[in-house]
Amino acid sequence: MGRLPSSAVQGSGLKKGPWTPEEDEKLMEYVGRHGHGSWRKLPQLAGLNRCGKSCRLRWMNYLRPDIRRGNFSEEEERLIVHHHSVIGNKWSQIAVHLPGRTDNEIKNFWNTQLKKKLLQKGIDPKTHKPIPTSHIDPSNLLLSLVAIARSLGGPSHNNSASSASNPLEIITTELAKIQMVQKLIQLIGTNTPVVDHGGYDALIRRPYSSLESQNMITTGANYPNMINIHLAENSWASSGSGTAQLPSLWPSCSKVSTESTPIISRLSAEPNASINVFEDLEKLMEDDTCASFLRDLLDE
DNA sequence: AAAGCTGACAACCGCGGAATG
DNA sequence: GCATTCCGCGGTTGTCAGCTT
Repeated sequence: MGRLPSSAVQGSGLKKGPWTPEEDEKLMEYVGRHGHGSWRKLPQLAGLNRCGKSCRLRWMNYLRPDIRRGNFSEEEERLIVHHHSVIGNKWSQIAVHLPGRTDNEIKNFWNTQLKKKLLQKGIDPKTHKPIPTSHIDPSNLLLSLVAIARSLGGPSHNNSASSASNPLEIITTELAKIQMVQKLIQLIGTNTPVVDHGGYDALIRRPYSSLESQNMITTGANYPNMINIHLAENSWASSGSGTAQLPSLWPSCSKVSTESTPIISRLSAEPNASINVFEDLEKLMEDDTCASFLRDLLDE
């Protein structure tokens, strides 16, 4: 791991690149005895041929005794997403809320995993809101669709939703999948059919209220990221008029729309329709206009 | 078995702000 | 009030390990 393979010595004569066990030992012993004091003076005092900055980084991110290593728990994930939704990329501030985790570790975890998870759920990791259809990035969409296709694979349908432990997460994931498929359809299409959005509102509200009635959630604070994202922050999910102002996610391809109308009808009528929406996707595959494109994507 | 690809993460870099003279 | 030094932060990069082809 790490950077330059070398014992790379540049103009300053200071060593760069990965730390050796011997260097770690020197640093740990010095800080253990004297504390770090001035980082700038530390390397000389500790007998290290490194810059103070490098020593500080090594200590803070790796050698500190209170560092907690290993995978992030679901609770930690939730905390990160929540705090990120509030304060953005302030990793050091987020790290304050996760004892034993470093800002660098959280940042890496965010960049390599959490961002992707949110994107797969159709949530913009920057704004923590559903990605507006008008801002669809085709490359992200393709990635998401590939992920969805993979999640559908296998005889047991062992997808991310069914493996989630949090019922709210299952719902959110399923809804996001629906959104993604709809976005795809929109990308393909050219016309805009008239569609009733009320059913989507019902769909998105019903699971939460049923969860609330089961005392699985009592306030948004228990699941701040999910609740805030889907109920509090979004006008389309909590429209004052009673009809959700859903972004234009519904099919716009005229050929497809005739095929996909049943999906919409079912979403409106059946609270559990989201679970079966991919059966309808299969029907879409029968449509000549879209089939080849969809197949290309899903066969990826 | 080898080559290529991807994900994870340690470490570096540059900048901004606080502290100090 | 200004200049300099130092620290801490966030963004980015390079390398390795594991996976896929």
